[in-house]
Amino acid sequence: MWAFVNETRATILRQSRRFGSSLDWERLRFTMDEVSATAVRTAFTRLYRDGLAYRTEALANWCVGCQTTVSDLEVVPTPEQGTLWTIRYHLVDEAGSPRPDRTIEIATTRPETLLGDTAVAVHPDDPRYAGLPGSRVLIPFVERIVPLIADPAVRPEFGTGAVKITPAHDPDDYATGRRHELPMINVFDDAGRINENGDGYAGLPAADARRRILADLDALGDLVAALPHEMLIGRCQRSNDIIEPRLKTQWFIRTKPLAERALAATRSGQTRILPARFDAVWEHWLTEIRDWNVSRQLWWGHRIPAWYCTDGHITVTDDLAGPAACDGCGRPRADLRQDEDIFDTWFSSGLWPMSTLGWPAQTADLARYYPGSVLETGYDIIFFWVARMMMLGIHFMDRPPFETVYLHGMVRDPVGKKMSKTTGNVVDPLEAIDEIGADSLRFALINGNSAGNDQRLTQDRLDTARNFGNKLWNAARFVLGARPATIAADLARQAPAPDQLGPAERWIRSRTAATVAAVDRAIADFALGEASRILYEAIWNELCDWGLELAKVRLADESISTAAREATWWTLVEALDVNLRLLHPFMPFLTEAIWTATPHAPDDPQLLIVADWPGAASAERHDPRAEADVELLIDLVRGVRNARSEARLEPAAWLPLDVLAGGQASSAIEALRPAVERLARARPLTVHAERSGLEPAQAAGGLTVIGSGFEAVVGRPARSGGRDDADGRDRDRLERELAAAQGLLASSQARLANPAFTSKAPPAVVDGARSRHAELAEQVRRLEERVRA
RNA sequence: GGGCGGUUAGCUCAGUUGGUCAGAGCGCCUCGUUUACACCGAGGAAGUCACUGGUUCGAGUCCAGUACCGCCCA
Repeated sequence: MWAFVNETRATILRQSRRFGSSLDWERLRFTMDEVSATAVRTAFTRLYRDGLAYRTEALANWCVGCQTTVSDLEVVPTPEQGTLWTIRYHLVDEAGSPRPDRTIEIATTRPETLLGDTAVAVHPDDPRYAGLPGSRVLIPFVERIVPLIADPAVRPEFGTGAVKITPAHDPDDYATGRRHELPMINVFDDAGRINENGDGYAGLPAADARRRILADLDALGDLVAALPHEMLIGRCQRSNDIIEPRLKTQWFIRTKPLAERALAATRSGQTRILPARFDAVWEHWLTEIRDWNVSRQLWWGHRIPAWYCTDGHITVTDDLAGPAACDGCGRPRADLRQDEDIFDTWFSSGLWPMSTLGWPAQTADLARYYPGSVLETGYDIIFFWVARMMMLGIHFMDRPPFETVYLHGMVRDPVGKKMSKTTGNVVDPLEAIDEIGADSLRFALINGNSAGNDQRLTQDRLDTARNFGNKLWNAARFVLGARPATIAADLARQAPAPDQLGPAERWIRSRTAATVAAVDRAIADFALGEASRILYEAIWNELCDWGLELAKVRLADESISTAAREATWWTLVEALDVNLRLLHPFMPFLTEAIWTATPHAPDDPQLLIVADWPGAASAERHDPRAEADVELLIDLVRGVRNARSEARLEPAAWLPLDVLAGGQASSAIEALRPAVERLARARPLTVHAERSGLEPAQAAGGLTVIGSGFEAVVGRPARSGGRDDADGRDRDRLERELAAAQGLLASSQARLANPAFTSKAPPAVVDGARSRHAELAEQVRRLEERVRA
C-alpha cells in the first residue's frame, strides 16, 4: 500500500512542480501522516464527548464490490430500465389463517426483498383500500404475518397504490418502519446473498433469488403482472456496483449543529463563496443535510478509536496507545475490542486546514496561518470537502478555515466530455507540458475561462497560449538586443529621463499604467481569465504592435540625441519589466527566464518570483495627451494602410501623403513624423493647415482617408496607368465607408432627436452622443465631398 | 419534482454594476521574406447576441415566460 502511495505521491508532486506550482514544499502533508492521525483521534474523541458522534444501527449504503458502506454523496442515482411487478398477498383472519377470498395486490420493483417485509402499506385516504388498514397480511415463503398499515408517504398513483414495506433495505421503507415501529429484518449478507432469514432462498445471490421467487409466486398464481418500469438505481460512484441499503451498526456525526454554524459563517460574510451563485447550492445542501456516516469497512485508513467491552460499553479515546480500561465497567484493556472500521477519508480531509498546521497542538503555525485566506477548488467538491472543512474547522477552531472559497469549473475534453481515465480522454499534464510547456498549459487553462464555468481544453487554446509565449519571448529578444551602444550591458535599470520622452514613450508608460490598474482590478475580483486577457492584449496589441514599432523608429533615428534614444530604450525596458511582473503568475517560467536577462533596478531581488508587484507609482504615468496623440497616429496609419490595401497598391512603395490637420492633431503628427512616415510608408509627408493643401493630390487621383480630426490623401504611384482599376476600387471603398457612416449618423440623429433621451439620460452620455454626432456629421460631409468629386 | 448554468461570427468562447459592447482566438479571403517574431506582419469578409413579451429615453446586459443542451439536488 505504501508503495502505491509513494508512487502516486511522487507523480502528483512531479506534476505540481513541473506545472510551476509555487508552494511551500516543506509543509507537504499526507492525510495518513502521523500528525494527521493525532488530529483525527482528537477530533473524533471531542465530537464523541460533545455528543456529536454516536454509534447506532441504521440504514447504510452498502457496496458489495467495495465491501464497505459509503456516504449518501457517493451513491449515484442511475436511470435504468427495470420491471414493476404486481404481487398478490393474502390477508389472514383473526386466527392467522390465509383467506383465499381476501387479497391485496402490491407493486414492487424488488420482489426478492419480500423475504424481509414487515408490513404492507396504503395511503390513508385511498378509497380502494378503505377499511383495510388494521388487517393482517401473510408474507409468502417466510410465512410471516405482518400488519397492513396506512401511511401518507405511500403514493396512491404508483402501481396498485399498495406497497410492501422492507425497512431493512429501502430508505423510504426504513422511515416508514421507524414511524410505525416495525421490525427490521435484514435478508442479505455482505456478499449480496440471501442470508439465513431468507429460509429456503438462503445462499442465493440476489438476482437468482429474484428469479426463483418470481417463479414460485407464479406457480402459486400470485404473480399478477410484470410491466417495464423506468427507475433510478443507486450505484457506487467508485465501483459502479449497485448499492444495497442495509442495516449496519455505524458511527455517525450529528451534522445539524455543525451545518448551522457553517451556514452562519457564509450568511454573515465571514466566509464568502465565489461565484456567489453557489451560495444557493451551499444553503440547500447544508439545510437538508443528514447525519454523516463515517464508518468504512476498508482496511486502509485511520482506524476508529472506539473500543467495546463484552457488556457493550463504549470507550473512545484520543490516546494513541488506546484505553487502559473500559470507561463503563473498568474491564481491563485485554477484554476490550477495538472497532474494526476506519474513518471515511473525508473525515481526515475535513480536518486538513488544521491538521496540516499541527492541530491539536497550539502551534505557532496554527496561530499564524489559520484561518487561511482563499480556498480554491472545483465546484464538484463543495459538499465532499469544502462543507466538511467548514463544519469541522468552525467546530474546533471557532472560526471558519477560509475567508474566501473560490470555485472553478471542470476542465473537459475538446468535445465537452468530462475527462475520465476509463474514457481515455484525459490530458496528462506531464505530456502536455513536454509538448507545449507548462506556461502554455497554465495560460490556456486560465485564459479562456470565466469563474465557475466548465471549459474545454483544446489544441487551439494551447497553440494560442504557446504563440503568445513565443511572441513575448521574441519581443523581449528585440528589446534586449536593441540596447543603444551607449548603455553598458550590465547597467542597472533606470527610469527613462522624463525630459527626453516623446509622445510614443509617454504613451507606452500611460498604457502600461492602465494595464497595471486593469489587471489589479481583475485579480481583486477573482476574474483571472479576464486578467490574462488584459495582459494578452496589452502585450500583443499595444506593446508589440505599436510600442515596439514606434520605438524602432526612434532607436534608429540618428538625428535625435543619444539621450533621447536612451530614454526610448529605458522606456521599453520598463514596460517589459512591468508586464513581466504582471504576467508572472500566469506564465512563471517564461517570465522568470526573460526577467533574469533584463536589467534590474538596484533594489530588485535576484528572481522575479519574489519581486514586487507593480504598484501605485505606475498610476501616476497616466497621460491622456500622449494617448490621444498616439491614437491619432494609429488611426492615420491604419487609414492609409487600409486605403492602399483596398486599392491594391504596391505594399512596398513609398507614396506621398498629404494630411489636413489642425491644432493638436497637427502637432501630434509633427511630433511623431518619422513614425508616421515609416509605419504608413509615406514619403514625403506634408501636413497642411488649409483644405486647399489637399487639392493638388486629390486632383491627381490620390486616395482619400478620412478619420476623426484629420483628412489625408495618399498619392498614387506615378506609373499606374493602363488597365489599373485602382480608381474604381478606391471609389468603392469610399462609398462603403460613406454608407456605413451615414447609417451611424442616422441612428445618432434619431437618438438625439428624441426629447426623452436628452432630458432623461445623464448629461455625460448626452454630451458624448452629441460630440460623436458632430464627428460623424463631419466625416459624412467629407466622404460625400470625395464621392461626388 | 426542485435548483443552477448555458444558448453571442463557420468553430471554441469572453462580455462584473443597462449608454463606443457587438468582441477575442482559431478558421476563412487578399497581400507581404522592411534586421524581434511566418508559433509572424498588413488589410478584409463574417453575428436579428436562442425565441416571445415586458421595464426603460436606451437591453446581449434587468424582469417574466417558452424551447433546446448540460449540471446539481431529491
